[in-house]
Amino acid sequence: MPRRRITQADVAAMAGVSQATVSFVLNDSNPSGVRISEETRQRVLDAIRITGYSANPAAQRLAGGLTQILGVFTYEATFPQGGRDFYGPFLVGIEHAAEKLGVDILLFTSARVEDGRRRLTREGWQRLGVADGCLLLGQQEDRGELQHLLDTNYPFVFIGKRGSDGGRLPYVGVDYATATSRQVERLAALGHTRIGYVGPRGTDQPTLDRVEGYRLTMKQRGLTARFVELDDVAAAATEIGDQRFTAIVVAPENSPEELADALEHRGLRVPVDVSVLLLGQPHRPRPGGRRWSGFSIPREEMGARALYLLSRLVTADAGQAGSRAAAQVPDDELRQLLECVDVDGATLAPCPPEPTGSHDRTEPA
Amino acid sequence: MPRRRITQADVAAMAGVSQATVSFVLNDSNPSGVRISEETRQRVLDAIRITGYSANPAAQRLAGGLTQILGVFTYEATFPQGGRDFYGPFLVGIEHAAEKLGVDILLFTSARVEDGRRRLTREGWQRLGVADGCLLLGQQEDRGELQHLLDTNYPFVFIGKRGSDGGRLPYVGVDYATATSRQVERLAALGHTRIGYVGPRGTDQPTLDRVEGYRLTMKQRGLTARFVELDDVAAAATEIGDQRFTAIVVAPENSPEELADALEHRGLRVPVDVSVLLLGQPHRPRPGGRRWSGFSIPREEMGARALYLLSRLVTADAGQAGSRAAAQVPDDELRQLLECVDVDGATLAPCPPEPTGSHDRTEPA
DNA sequence: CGTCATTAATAATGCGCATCATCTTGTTGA
DNA sequence: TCAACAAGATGATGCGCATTATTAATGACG
Repeated sequence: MPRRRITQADVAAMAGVSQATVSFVLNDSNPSGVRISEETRQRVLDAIRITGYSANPAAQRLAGGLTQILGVFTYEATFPQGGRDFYGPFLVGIEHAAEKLGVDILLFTSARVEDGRRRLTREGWQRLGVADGCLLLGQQEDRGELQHLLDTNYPFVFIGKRGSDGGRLPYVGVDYATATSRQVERLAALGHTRIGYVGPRGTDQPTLDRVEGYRLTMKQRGLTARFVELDDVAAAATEIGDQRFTAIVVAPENSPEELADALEHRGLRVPVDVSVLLLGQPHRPRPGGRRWSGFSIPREEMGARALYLLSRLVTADAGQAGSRAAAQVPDDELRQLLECVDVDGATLAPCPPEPTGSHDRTEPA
Repeated sequence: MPRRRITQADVAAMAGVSQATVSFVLNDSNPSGVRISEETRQRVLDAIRITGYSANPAAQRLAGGLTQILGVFTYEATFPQGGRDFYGPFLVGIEHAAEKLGVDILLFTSARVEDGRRRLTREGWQRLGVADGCLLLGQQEDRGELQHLLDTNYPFVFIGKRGSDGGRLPYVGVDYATATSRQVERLAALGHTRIGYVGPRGTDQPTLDRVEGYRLTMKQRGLTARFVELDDVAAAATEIGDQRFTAIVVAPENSPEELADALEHRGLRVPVDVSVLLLGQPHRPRPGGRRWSGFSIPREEMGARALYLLSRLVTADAGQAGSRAAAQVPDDELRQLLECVDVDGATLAPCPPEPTGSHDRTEPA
């Protein structure tokens, strides 16, 4: 026989007070001038300790309280090919933070994937309600859904910089622009001048920032920015050869291993002939693959920071209900940009000496 | 202003019926002789479709219903060193299954880690309540907590075989014994006779099964089973050399890379001098490390199967409340043992010819 | 024509908690 | 002596839903 769980009423009975009193002690505050004497307060606390009482989250939530559950919603299918390479590190950080905060994590896996991305349907939206707030991962968020979140004043935090959307969304992102800029500097310091950018064109924030960082630094250095699309690896390798790049910076979305293979296949050794700096880690590292130079994204820290931020928003919201939670938190905390760290791998080498004619040098400043 | 969420009452109003009727239609059943005409049924369904109603999980749960949330509880700290290598694959499988089932996953990260393992304190236990059921990962489960789960008839499924605990616990595990046995056969087929077992002694199920598989097969082959403790890598390497093993089967808990390094350092080349078969994948693969031969554990499938099983238990439980859920599900489904798949890596080679004296051959049958 | 099943739906209740409106009991000031 | 007031605590209410008890309507049958 499943013995009934302990409720506030039980605690109240033991302490010789009313259920309401127990509730007040627990949320130790006086929402409307209610006060509890230190004596009864202790009595209640003792009763709680003895009975081992712990609140029922469902009931708490239903009554408008907080559940200490924070949600994680991922746009895009979380595991495209069964490799948890991309979202995994974020989750690691998230869970660490969750443990520190003493909250549980709710993964919204119930939302079916349509057209390769998850949707926040009305159905799904309602389910967010169990959680006090929600982390949003992925690029392909939907305007409508977003608006709904804002309208209902539901606490949320994006993982990944959000620039275009009015610039007022809470997020924890990384500074792709600066990091990319640094890679160009690293190459330039080793004598490279013909530095190409290889990667998919896109309007997502990471791509925009990487491109901007690349373009800007190349310009500052008086070098010509050149871009190579990265949909067909073989074609890209050919173009890299044709352009006589001695170095490339590569967006890690499409497997850089394949690109390197294609380059080697074409007679271009990495890094002897062509240095390759990765603008982030490979999404799906090949076992026994190369140790890439470039920079790495502090994904764990992003996850952790995002959760801390979300937690702050939730409590700020609860503290001063009615007004936007965001209003309670200072701007520099609401939108955080973390630094990437450079990685010394095995794919960076000094610029090779020019083969014959020197007319293929890049133009000077 | 946060517009109120749509409730059953709203739907009821639109359909011109009572809230109760809506509830009945949704749980389309008649718990106590209640019946709804097809006509009103349709009217309610239409209203639901129009309003986009979706149940509030918290309220559902409070009222004794199901939330479509399944929990995951991990004993042991989930991420000992920041590498999600061990639990990650399980979660991948779990999430895939969750997506298929249309349920959300609740990670119980709120339970603090004490003595290197998570505890299901009363506090934590109460929080399980939000989920309809729970997956349990890890070896170090606590008898008391387990008993509590059984007492309260809470649906749960272990990931990993459970033998000692009465043998009546629902689990999804892998057949370590058979898989280990196969590895010995592989080595024997290549002429190895001096085959050692290297790994920590322990009473956990995986170790027991591995040892049993090894011991049994060695005996069948007429070979002598020899065990090497694996706490100090250097010492283990020395002993492996002293014992003149030409092959070892190694439990993957402690980094096999270090062991291989120690062997090489001692002049024993892998696999030329010593073949190494891993009884599972390395928990923390070194980037650019070896491709280990041995077998691999279908962790994703384990996760997925476990969640499917849990889902079955939950629904079986709801269907016939009062009696144990387990009673509703046939035994072969309640306790599943999956097969490991052999891995062809680079650490398996034929038995090397004997150096000089032949008296170090293992004794025959 | 009245009684009793049968069907179809509703009212009422409680899950466990947070919160507001009230109530009781001292204490103070005039 | 009595109003005025504060401190300390309680009763009542509702969150949204599942479920039981109950009512209303309809037909069957003697």
